[in-house]
Parts: sequence; C-alpha cells; structure tokens
Amino acid sequence: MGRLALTGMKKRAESAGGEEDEDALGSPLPQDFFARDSRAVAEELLGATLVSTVGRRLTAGRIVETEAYLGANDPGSHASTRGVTERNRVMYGRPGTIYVYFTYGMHHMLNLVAEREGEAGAVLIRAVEPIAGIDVMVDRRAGRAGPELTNGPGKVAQALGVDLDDNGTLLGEGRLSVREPVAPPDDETGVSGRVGLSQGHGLPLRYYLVDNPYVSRAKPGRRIPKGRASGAQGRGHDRETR
DNA sequence: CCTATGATCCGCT
DNA sequence: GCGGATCATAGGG
Repeated sequence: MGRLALTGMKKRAESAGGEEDEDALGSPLPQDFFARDSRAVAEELLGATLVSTVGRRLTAGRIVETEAYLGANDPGSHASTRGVTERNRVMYGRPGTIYVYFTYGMHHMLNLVAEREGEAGAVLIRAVEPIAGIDVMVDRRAGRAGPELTNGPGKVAQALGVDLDDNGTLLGEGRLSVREPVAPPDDETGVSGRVGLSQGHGLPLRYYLVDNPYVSRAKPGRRIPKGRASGAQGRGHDRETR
C-alpha cells in the first residue's frame, strides 16, 4: 500500500497531450501479455497501471480488482452460448483490444480482450487505486473522493473518461494504455466469485488485492499462495471480510 | 452500518 | 418487451 501517488504532477499534460508525463508511468505491457488464458491475464493485471489521456487530461490508476470472462462455457459472459453478436464481437478480436459496453442505461464497463483472435475472452477492470490526475477524476465523479472515486467498474470508466469511443481500439494506440507495475506487488492476491451476475457467479474468476481499500466489495474468497500460477481450482472456506 | 429501490438505455430474444 | 458484468440515495437499525 505504498503511497506512490504522484501528487504534484505538473499540469503540462493539458497543453502537450500528456506524452511526456505518460512515459514516467512505466513501459506498456507487450501485446503477448494479453494473448493468454483470460484468467492468467486477469490475475496478472493486478498491480499494473491503467493510463488514460481522454480529453487531453492524464489520469492513471493501479489495477486492484479484475474479473475474467470466458467464451461459450461461461454462462456469465456476453460470449456465452449465443454466437457472435454486434456487441460481443470485440471479445473475439485481437488480444489487447479494448471492449467497452454500456449497461443499465448509464454505465460504461471497461474490459481488455484476452485469449487469441477468434476465441472469446476478456478481463473486466473492476477497481483501481488512483495514481495520477486525481483532481480530474474527482471532477468527473461529481466531487466524490476517496474509495468512492474508483471502487467499481462503472466508477472506473467514469473517472478515466472511458466511453464507447474506446470500444474496439487497441491499447496503446488510442486514449488508453496499460503499464507494467511500478513496483513488484507485495500485496496478496485473492480469488472469489464474480459480482453482479445472475448466472456464473459461482465460478472463481474475480481477482483482487487483499485488503486494498479500493476493492469494490467484500465477497467470500480464498487467498492465492504467493508465487502460484492462476488457480481456478479448489474451494476454500476462508472469509475475506472487511 | 445495512438493505431496498429507482434510474434509464440498449442489445438481444 | 425484458433485464442487465451498476450506482446513488433513502430509510431503518
């Protein structure tokens, strides 16, 4: 929970488009990173930095909560059973593509496409810890501050200015990019069922940094032993209450 | 602290 | 028409 917050970020981003300041946030994750099993991508995105330059304003946050969405076998996924549709076709596209959809008549959901071309898979960004451009985020979030700023998928999209214009674009080529973790994440990772689904909520596909204050909500989960690869198996009786 | 409910569009059946 | 990978608010304990 090191406060690496770059509080005094110069407002040069507004005039220059943010290029210089962006580079200080770390090197972009390679495309290969996303060309893997959605669960591995979801787990390893924890600690990475999500950067937005929407509206020529730089905002960035550390990813602290994700969910994996799979293909036909996943009843909670937009790519479940039914085939390719206008909305979900991005999920079948190139790894590293941004998938944004609009729901509940008012919220945008930000996902990053995984797996490989032709196979559906994506990772929902559920929560981030603000790193840069906090004043901008507060503005976009109607004055809210603290965890309320970005502790939910709709809040993340709003704070970073993400909308349907980003849908189908590639990370690094548009207004969004993801950077390698600044420091090795020493936080423990937890896994639990996904949030808000009517189907498929039992599958352990939600990943989060244990005890991070920006994680959206407590849910029964288990801790992943340090150094282990993505563990989708096994059920624990641990409670992650907070 | 908690649970309940309304808001408000669009994609899909 | 229905219901949603949600959020903010109102109300009760």
